[in-house]
Amino acid sequence: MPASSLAADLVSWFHQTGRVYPWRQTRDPYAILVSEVMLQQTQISTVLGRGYYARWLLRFPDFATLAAASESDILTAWEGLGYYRRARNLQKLAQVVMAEHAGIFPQEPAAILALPGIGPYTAGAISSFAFGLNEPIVDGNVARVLSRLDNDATPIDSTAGSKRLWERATELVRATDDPRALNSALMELGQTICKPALPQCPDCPVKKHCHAIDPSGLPVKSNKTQITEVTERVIFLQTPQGVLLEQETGARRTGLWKLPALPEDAEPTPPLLLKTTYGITRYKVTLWVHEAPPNQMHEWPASHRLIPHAELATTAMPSPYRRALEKLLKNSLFRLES
DNA sequence: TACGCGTGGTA
DNA sequence: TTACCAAGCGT
Repeated sequence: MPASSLAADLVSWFHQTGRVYPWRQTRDPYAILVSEVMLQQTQISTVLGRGYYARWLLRFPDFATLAAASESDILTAWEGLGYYRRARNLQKLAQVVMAEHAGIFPQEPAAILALPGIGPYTAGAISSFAFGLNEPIVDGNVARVLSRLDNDATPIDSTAGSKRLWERATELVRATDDPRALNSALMELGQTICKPALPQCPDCPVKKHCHAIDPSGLPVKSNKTQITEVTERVIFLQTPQGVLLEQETGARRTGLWKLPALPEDAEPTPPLLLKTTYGITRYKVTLWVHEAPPNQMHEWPASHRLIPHAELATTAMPSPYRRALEKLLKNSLFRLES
């Protein structure tokens, strides 16, 4: 069966049942760009349900505003979404658009791809959704849908698998005059029908095109990263002037504030206040929060600051520390009152 | 090329 | 509770 028949069925299905999202009701490249970057490896319910998208557009409505914003405002607006480099790159991109494209988002796919934080998926998404170009997209959903349609067990994270997926997506998007609907349909099919577990094959609008023998066994992935357990010891120091926090400077979560590390030479180990665990990428972290050692009361490094209680809410902080801090503050209040 | 980068939802 | 997953990108 020709690609045009499959493409036509996908487009038709999307026009009948496609969901309405804010970024589908605009062709403003900036608004579409923000949605695509927020949605990288992040679920729609997080971006929409917790208000990130609307809040961002209100606070940074265009490239000029975003380009001129402060880093702390950007990180605070992004707090809780994770992958904070996305927010930094989004601002870099805005600055490039202002400086090198006269404030106008470029329409050439190659020029879009060259912008910071824009890879093949996002370039294709903006090209098709904002500009109506017949450019392909392959994300996790599309990879799953195409692997199953073709009953293709080539690992989707291999070079050969990726090449094949992009070729197939290109073939499909070139076989329609409605690339917006075609690309949207591929992703939405993956979200709603062709799901990772328990695909709803009887409800599938393109089942007559599908060659999958055992859909739940597809797609195949080769890359399995294993989890490493690590321990992290930090301190909680509170004074009437505020809470002592440390600003991250390494590659990870740069610019965000956290509970300060317990000095290695702290002897004896101060009493434990809280123990919790959280996952970050390939690590399972056990977080121990201790009282501050006595010598921490008056001297601390330049990376540390006493943050006033009133500023804590707008101080960008990774979620695990935010949760721990809330518990610690609640406990200390309880102790003060009792 | 393989790995590092966050977080919240879900089975 | 644990493990996996979700509109990827940069190095």
